[in-house]
Amino acid sequence: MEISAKYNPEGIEQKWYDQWISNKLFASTPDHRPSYTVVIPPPNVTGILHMGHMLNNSIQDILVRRARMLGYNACWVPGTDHASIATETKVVNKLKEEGISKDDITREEFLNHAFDWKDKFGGIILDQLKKLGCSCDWERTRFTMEPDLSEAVIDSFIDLHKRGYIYHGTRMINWDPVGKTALSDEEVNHEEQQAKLYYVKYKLENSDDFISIATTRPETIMGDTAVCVHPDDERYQKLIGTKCIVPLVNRAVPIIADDYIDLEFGTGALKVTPAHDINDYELGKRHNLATIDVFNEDATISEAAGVFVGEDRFKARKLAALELEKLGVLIKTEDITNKVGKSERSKAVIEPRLSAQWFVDMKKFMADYPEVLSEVMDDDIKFHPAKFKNTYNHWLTNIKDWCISRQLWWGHRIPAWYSPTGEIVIARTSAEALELFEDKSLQISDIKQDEDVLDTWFSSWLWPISVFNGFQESGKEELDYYYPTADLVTAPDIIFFWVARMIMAGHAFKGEKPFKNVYFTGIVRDKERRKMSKSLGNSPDPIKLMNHYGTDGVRMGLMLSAPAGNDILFDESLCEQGRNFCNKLWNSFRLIHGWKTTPQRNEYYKEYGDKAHDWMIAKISSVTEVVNQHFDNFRISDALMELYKLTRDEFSGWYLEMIKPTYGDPIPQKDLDKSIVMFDAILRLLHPFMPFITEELWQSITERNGAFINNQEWPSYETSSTPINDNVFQLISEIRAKRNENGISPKVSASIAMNDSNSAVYQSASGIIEKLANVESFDDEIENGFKVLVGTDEVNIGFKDFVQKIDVEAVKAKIKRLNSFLFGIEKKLGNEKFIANAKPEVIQREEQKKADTLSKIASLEGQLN
RNA sequence: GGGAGCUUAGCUCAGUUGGUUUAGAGCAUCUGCCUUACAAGCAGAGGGUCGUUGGUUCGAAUCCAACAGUUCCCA
Repeated sequence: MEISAKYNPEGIEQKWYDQWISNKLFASTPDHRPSYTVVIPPPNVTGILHMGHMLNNSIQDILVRRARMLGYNACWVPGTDHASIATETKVVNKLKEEGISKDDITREEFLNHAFDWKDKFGGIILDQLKKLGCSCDWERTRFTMEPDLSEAVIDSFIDLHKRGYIYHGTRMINWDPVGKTALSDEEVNHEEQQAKLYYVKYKLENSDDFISIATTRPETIMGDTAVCVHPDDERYQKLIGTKCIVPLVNRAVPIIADDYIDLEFGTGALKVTPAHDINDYELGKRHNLATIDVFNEDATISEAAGVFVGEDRFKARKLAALELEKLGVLIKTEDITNKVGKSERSKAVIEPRLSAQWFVDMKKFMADYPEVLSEVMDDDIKFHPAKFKNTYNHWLTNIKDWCISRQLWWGHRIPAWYSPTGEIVIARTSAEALELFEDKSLQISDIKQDEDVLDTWFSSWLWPISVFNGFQESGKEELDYYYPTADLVTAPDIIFFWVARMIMAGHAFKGEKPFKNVYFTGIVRDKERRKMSKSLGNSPDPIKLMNHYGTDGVRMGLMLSAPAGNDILFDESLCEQGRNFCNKLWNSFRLIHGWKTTPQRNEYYKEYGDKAHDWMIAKISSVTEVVNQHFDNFRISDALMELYKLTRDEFSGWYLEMIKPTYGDPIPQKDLDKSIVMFDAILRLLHPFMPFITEELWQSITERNGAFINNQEWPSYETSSTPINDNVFQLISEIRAKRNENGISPKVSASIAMNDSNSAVYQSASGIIEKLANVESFDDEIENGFKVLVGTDEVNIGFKDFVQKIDVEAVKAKIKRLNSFLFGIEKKLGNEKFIANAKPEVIQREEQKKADTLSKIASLEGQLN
């Protein structure tokens, strides 16, 4: 059958994926083999595939497929995350479009809508991962809100509470006034913005004098309960202990002193609003100040403020400034840049807010589980690249308590129950709760469950355990086999959200680390280093890319540009390079496949066939070794580049040319068989990177009877010397170069001559040189030939009717350069301290360099005479 | 404001303990080829005083210091 000259992935990808699945190639159950486990970073259940997922999951697939070939029982567990706040936001917006407000429906109604949404969009991303070729064990697909995993979340909450790590308390938290929920510190991003600094006069009590303060937030003036200065500030010494009048509300507040104050900023006097700033809150606690909350939960001005009630906070800021000006107490405004915290999800400006929430006591936790830090610092869990150890260390040593309650409905509802008197108990069910209350007269109808749900990450931190049902008795056996997992592949922006917390959960619930390696991928940007975003329109649609370039081409394009930890600058031309490479591979098969065979080996194959095969084996061997090392260091793009060069340059460029029969002639069966062995090894090495084309070609070589390439062995390597000297290839290149430089057609055959002393190396491969460089004879002497240096060997190349015109100036320039190089070596060798201090092999190397240089110079000088 | 990292060819990056590197790769560029597997290809070529300055050393892209530029994290 005729094979197309171009690789056409259409049809091929789906065909093999279906077969892999129907043959349960990716299914794993515990057995005698060592396990190799990867848990997928669960994408948002309603998310769709973007370039970050493409990168991340391609890497995981490469690792998993290779592990399978290395003989591990590879298990890649897929699944999705309910993504509490992200999904709830989407559902709220969708309902809004339908004219339904979340405030008007019940929790149950809302959850029905949310589950409808999840059923409609949930799992799209998993199908997209199949298109990418991901070799997940799909029968193990989990979802963080399914019953078993929910039970694990609730149990772990109860457990941690029992052990004193979870507490309920009123603290200053990050409040998202749009999502109307608390957020953890990690969900807040600080962004620089232009702002105004307002200088405002506060009248002193019983005096006509003023004290001036500077603030960026005049709308919170109504909540001021003090003015604070530095105790050493000479300007304000006399005022400490007196009172001043807060404008707009005319409240007398004390002037206090605290060395928290920055003498340089503004006027050196600070208005203190304990309800609306974390530092002011701390000041308030130290100085026993009142707390006046002037905001509602949507950050409109509250009744407590007394003025501007009901106005939005940003409008209130303008109104307050106007009013202050009208009162004549606004001295001036100044443009400054400051940083404001914004919600990662809703982008709303965060308000610090005093509120009752659930927290994990991280200080206590870290005191009890110091290995969470030390294990990473000691490389028990290895971070790739290692620079993230610093980030990790810094975060953990300054860790704050983790606010885990969210004022949302989509998520795991907190198992806390309240009695009418405010007693709180923690229990799975209302019935269990009832037994725990001290007041035994309470009825089920008297108690109420906490309305809030848990932070999404409070479920995903259990992922490496919970996907195996590790919290249930039924999962113990699997957990023992698959846990700890091998490698985690994830983006660096969730190092705190997820990576650190999985390590915590691993220790808290399993007493062991969750994984051995963490590979942090880069962030995918466009070629101008801009982040990919919807609004910029610079994010390609992965599905379209795969359709256009073939999945293997896209995977390869991504991997060629993805060194660990560096951002990857994605450019579609990389996919083109990937596609072209697929084509190269395709055509090398086409070549081999097209050969007719003969049982007889002619003179050429007798003499050179085995040399070529052994040379190729040695190349594959040494590249395999290097590739393995790259994998050990998670240098996946380097591994791919090695294989790219092996395939294109060594295999296609040199080896196939060496063993290719003359046009129309058959190839000896033995040599064809050998070439297929080589091709097979290359396909296996490439398979993790480009699963589809390698399967297609591997299956095309011969009938496989239901076997698949991913179940074949990863090539092993042995060090062997190559039977063909590198100088042979260099000589061939020199002959081609001379043709190129002088416009001599490849069809004009050449003859070569060289010194007897070095000719053996070339003589032993003379047939190969003749074949690849169109050389017709090895002569003793050639007149008017082109003299070239191969290493230090002088070779004379002759082409019929072509005479080398020696470029005297160029040769002289070369000699000059070599002489100055020689001068440097001689200087070094003449230096007594160098001879005394350098290692003998270093000195020997210099001696060798000197000898080589001298012989090169002699040869060039010979050309001038 | 605190911390970490980075700076090597036009671009993206390698360069492990200082000496086989008179600095490498891929892409891009240039030249010549539709040669019989592949023009989605082949054969060649050019291109960097390793951010700057100073120091340590027989020897520095590599170690140290300062400076400049840049990125990220935290507050």
